[in-house]
Amino acid sequence: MGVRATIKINVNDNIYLRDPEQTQLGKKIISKSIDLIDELGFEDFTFKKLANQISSTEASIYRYFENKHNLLVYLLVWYWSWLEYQIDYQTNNIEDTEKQLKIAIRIIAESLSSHSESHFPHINEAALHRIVVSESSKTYYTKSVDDENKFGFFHSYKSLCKKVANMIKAYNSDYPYAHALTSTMLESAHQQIFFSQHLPSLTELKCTDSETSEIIHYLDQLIFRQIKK
Amino acid sequence: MGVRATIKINVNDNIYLRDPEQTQLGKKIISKSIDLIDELGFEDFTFKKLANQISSTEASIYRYFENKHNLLVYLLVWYWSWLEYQIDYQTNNIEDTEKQLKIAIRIIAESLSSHSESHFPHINEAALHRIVVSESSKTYYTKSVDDENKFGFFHSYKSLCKKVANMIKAYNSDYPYAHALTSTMLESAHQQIFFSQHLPSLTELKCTDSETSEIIHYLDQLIFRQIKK
DNA sequence: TTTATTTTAATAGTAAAACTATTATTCTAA
DNA sequence: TTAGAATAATAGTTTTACTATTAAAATAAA
Repeated sequence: MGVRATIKINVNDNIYLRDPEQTQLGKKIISKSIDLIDELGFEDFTFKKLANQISSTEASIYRYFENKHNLLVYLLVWYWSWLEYQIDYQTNNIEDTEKQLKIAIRIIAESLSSHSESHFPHINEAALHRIVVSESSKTYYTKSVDDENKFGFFHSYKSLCKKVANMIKAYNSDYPYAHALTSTMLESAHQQIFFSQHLPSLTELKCTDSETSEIIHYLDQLIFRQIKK
Repeated sequence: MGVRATIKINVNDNIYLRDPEQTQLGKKIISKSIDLIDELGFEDFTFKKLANQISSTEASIYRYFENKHNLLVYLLVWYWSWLEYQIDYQTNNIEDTEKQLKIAIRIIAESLSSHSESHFPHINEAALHRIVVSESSKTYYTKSVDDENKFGFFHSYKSLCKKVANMIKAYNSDYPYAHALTSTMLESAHQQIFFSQHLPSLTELKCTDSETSEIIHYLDQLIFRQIKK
């Protein structure tokens, strides 16, 4: 595969109290919180349980994150940034905006678990993708969303949305709802996976970690039938 | 306006321990919980605070609902049932499936607050609509979703989805994703309102309680461009 | 009308979760 | 080697979620 650069995803420092990437304990907090939120769900996940898992204490985790909500935001911000990086990387040097859009949709819909090699040793990408599917909307459906938005908690998600919306505008500058359609598609990508697995009468799609062609086809159609020239 | 029948929305009795419609205290629990969840958000809402508001006790509320999650489910089930009733009522005797679909979309997108008269004296329909926008997804993004699905917690939502999906199939029987498109549209209807008000860079739409024509137009286009014959 | 019986609600808790003030330890650099 | 800074652990408090038990009110039977 040749030379591989080290990728570092930078997360807005308003989200944490101490940068978890800078210490061993911090990395263990991130790594184990992904496993534990995936296992228990966000509601049953507590700093106490996480502390037990990493043989540390609640108070030590509180020195990194103000509360478990901000830890979840951290994980999501990291995920959206990583997604945007991949879209940048894989659409580089591709002129055709239709091809660009299809690449972006594939990256968004595909479970990271399907990748053969992990880019980050302490991140369980399959578990993180399941967290994105089941927990991501909890980051913004709160009473503090406006304050957190001011602190940049949603910058990476908005940036990702803007990138895809710009592809749509480049494809068809007459379509007036590029951002609305992108956010609809982004949310639908995860919702439909969840529905397929838990409330299957809400969707015809059959989504598994390995079988992603159907959801990709659905999202392709959702986008291109809207923006057809 | 002539004769008006009394409408009673029936909620699956697995969701509550005691039917709140049957007692004065029960009705106060429903009425005040809508106001309080709207005001505080679901995370900061507690049975203790609700008990204070209605001059009762936590333990008394626990005799009606096992926990606050089930109370939220109750409110949402009530809402989806009421929505489906309205769609039934307003599409009755209309043959044209395109017209039927447009009526359904309008009812789904429109804030109930825009109605001039309330059908249920103890239900603040404007507040309930805001709860639907901000809190509804929390009813199913849980680890217990499969168990709750077996108990029929999502029956009314699935039934609403099926009704609209059947309209889509009647309009164009060749479209293969009627349910997926309907659930995408249903979720988008509330998401886009939330984004418009809190994360406006994610959407071009401008949604307010009184101004609903733009979201209706967006959803109309989302559906009909997909299913065009 | 009085007394059982049942229904309904309040009292008074416990257990766990969320969070914090303070102390102890480890690391770094003079 | 030791002072100062950085980091983590101890030991709490407060709040939330939930429940066992008791009390009161309503209804029905005698």
